[in-house]
Amino acid sequence: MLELAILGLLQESPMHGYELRKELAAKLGAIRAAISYGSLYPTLRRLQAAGWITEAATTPATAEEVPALTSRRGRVVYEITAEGKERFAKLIAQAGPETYDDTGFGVHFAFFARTDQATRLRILEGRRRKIEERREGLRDVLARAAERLDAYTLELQRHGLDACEREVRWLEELIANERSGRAPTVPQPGTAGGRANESPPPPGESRKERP
Amino acid sequence: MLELAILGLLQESPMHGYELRKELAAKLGAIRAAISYGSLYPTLRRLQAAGWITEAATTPATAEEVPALTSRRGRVVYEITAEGKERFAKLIAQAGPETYDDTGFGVHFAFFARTDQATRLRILEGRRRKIEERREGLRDVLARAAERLDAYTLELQRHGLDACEREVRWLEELIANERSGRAPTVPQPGTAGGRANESPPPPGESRKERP
DNA sequence: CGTGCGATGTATCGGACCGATACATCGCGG
DNA sequence: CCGCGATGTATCGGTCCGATACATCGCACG
Repeated sequence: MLELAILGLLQESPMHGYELRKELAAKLGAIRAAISYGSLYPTLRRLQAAGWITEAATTPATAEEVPALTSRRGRVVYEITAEGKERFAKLIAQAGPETYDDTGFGVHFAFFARTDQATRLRILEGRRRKIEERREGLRDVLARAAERLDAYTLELQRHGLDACEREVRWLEELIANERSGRAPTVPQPGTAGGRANESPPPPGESRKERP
Repeated sequence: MLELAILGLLQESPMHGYELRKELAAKLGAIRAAISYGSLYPTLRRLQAAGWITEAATTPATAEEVPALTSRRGRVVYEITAEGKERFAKLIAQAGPETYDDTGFGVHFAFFARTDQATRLRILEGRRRKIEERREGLRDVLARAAERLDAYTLELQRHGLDACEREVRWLEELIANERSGRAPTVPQPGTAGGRANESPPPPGESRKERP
């Protein structure tokens, strides 16, 4: 998940770790707290080792002049490579079970602007299915095991059930919008102010058959 | 968190791993999926090593008769010890920062029936504060960085903001109920008399006092 | 009658991610 | 000029997950 998020963000512009964390927090603030450095830096190293991102020099060419000043360790800016973009496209298009849990869905959704419509639809429907299952589970508990549970536990289930129903409705709306070919829920018509977003993978390209 | 949940459940009745997982899923279904065995069994071992739970024999005393039949490894029933109950009481009463995140709050809330009113109030207010902060963060992003984000990301933030506002309202209700001394939100009239105030083990269950 | 299959049940392993911590630099106000 | 908060990189131990393996039990179906 982290890998996907980093690749996605670096596609917008090169960044260093600290910045990445902030942007991540802004983009995913709705679904999870800020990422920990204990995850971020090792992941960056892993991505670099895999060749999906590279370091970009901060100081211009004449950096040799002052390299030995208390071992100046400036910030390290990373940028995505061509292989990294391929990797991102692959990750964003293939949907495993983890694509539909809270965090996984949130990350995928946050990059829907870079996802083709068919995949968007598939993910939204998968998520809806998952939430419907959770909802049914909660209904079962409330209907069948209510007398075994105390009032607080029941209240917790009710609140959870409510959240499920609400999310299903939200997803229904998004799915309807996708099917009608319109932009997200945003009520304004097309021609969003300035440049909206380019959709790098327009529908109908690099189709990977499933094994 | 898992430790707290296990201790809490075993306080209701002795159980083996599989059962524990199911009860956990029923009690916490609103906030998280079923616990993984990869967490459960190591944690059980840890709790046992610490002396907070012990094994209870399944087969009655004459188990020596058939011990060597393909190394019959029956299910292992655990029960909580007196030290375990102390440990639970300590964990449930002290509130660290992790008490207010989604999972931590959910687990604490699920055991509110075993928590005294002052602690309940403290946890509810801490949770409210945390959600309010998240809400403000989302509002900031929506107000200040809206033009930097695509329509899908914005929609995600809106949905998250909505969920925050709803949860704050829910918490307000619960807090008001706590302050008024009434039982949770449950709308049923209190036929059980007015002493719902601070009786950690509510009436009608858990008859097992110390042997 | 047996046989296969889904539910029950215990267990381990590698990996993802977190929280605490450490340490260095920079800009700015007192 | 000194301290202090923001910026910035990095590691370590611990918690929890997902996949996997393996054994038993009850029962439906041929």
